[in-house]
Amino acid sequence: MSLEIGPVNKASLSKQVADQLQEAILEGTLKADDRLPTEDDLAKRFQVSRPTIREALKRLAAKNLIRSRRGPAGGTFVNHLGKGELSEHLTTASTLFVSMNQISLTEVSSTRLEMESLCCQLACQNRTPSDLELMEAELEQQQNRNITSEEFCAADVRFHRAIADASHNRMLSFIMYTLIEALQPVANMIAYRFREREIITAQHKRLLASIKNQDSNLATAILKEQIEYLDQLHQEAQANHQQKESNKTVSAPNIFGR
Amino acid sequence: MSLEIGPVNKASLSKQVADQLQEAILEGTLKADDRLPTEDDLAKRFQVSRPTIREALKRLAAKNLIRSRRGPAGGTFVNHLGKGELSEHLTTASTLFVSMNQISLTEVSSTRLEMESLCCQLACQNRTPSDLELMEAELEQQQNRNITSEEFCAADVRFHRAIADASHNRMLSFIMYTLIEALQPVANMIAYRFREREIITAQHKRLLASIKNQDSNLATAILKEQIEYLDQLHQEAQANHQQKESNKTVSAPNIFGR
DNA sequence: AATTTATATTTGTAAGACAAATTAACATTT
DNA sequence: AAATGTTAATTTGTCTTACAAATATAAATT
Repeated sequence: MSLEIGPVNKASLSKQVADQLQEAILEGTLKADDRLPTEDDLAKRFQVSRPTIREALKRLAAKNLIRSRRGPAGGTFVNHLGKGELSEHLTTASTLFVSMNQISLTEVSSTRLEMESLCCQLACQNRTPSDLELMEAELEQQQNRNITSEEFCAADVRFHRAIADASHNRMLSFIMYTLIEALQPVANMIAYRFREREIITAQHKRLLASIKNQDSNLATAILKEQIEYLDQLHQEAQANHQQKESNKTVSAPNIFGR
Repeated sequence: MSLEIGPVNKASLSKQVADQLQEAILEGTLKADDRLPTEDDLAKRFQVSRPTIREALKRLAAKNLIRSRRGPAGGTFVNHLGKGELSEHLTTASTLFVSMNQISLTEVSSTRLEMESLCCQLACQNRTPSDLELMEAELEQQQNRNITSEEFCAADVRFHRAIADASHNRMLSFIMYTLIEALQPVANMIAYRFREREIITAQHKRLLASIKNQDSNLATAILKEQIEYLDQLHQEAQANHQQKESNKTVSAPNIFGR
């Protein structure tokens, strides 16, 4: 006669389904590039309706855990999550954190300085020839005066990522990917003039040399120089931007206006 | 005669809606605890069906950006995202990263050591009296022999979070929250014996004193001692666990079996 | 043989209905 | 009059059914 109802499953069905699927992915039952059953199939297996399954899948899609394609050979597949994809995901979270807690980019920048210094020290110890080659390649890209500023910024990101990777501490470089990405808006704002590009490229050149020579003190000093330089440019740019902001008009129609 | 269709919006409707809503939250149009329009209302405003709106909302719910309640005073509300909620979100991502890239917890642990050392240095410089009080309070909790091991672990987490916060670099402490959380499984595994608890508590006591005295060299040394001690315990525990693992049976029915 | 055309499969979107939860107002009883 | 129970309204949660759009495979046609 004991009912054994216990604590009722309060979570919504779609959440329960999403959690089970995520668990399966995390645990390795579903590996990268595996194809999930079709939505109809999942609905039958979980004994819920297809919209419920879809809501669950959207939850996972928001986390970049799965991708979907239509058609006969389509379906839903498990994503292979490398540092890139996951840190992209992390970046949106830290962007949120920055915007909602009103942390200045300067504060983020100081964190980056500390952590990237750490990377540099480790990189000086652990860098391999192939690490150095990668950094050389990006450096050459940056020396080309014909690339757009977007391309320059992308090469800049890859250069700093290469430093992080050269630390050969995967967790650390994972976190660094996020910080580098989080500060891209700053880099985009300021890397449009040739003179600044040249300064940055020259710094990279010296930085690479010092890592090559395993001179970690010099490396961290150059890094500090660069980040402080960027901060300074950023503050100037922000001052200009403030003025433009004052007489700007609303561009997109507001969905939530009355 | 120019059609101007341009690149067709290839993203699904639910994704577009989700992106617009997220943008509104990020930008500040929708503030914390604001209530969104009802789903029917949103469907009308965005000119899509309610299931589409719901899929969009689930995407945001997966990111912990919103919460929903049923009923007349219910609806969908914007979450206030503090360090806690966001780092919880980050933790699942880094857990994924750890599990999918086969990074050993030892490697994560070494990253934590480096970063927490940095926190300690900054904490020695910047700690305020209220920071120290917080750490004292957690330390007293840990000295109580009557608490469960879960409570002990929780107090341990709060102690280390307090160190991170004492650095007064919010971005750094944000990242540290994630790392501390990511290593909780290890802590849970080993903090069940009184003897180990006492050793850890004693280390915390010395750590707190050195931060109080602003002796950053001593602080980082003690921290290193603790983390290496934990690593050692973890390796022993893992060796034991390997044996148990071999004769374990599948607990949950596999949804994806044939 | 190459190209085009059907066709089947699968996700994406829509509409309508009902269930469940929860609040607010109202009625009832003490 | 106050406490309590009841009802009604509102909102999210879920289900059902249907159709649209994309796309790979197989068939048909040139």
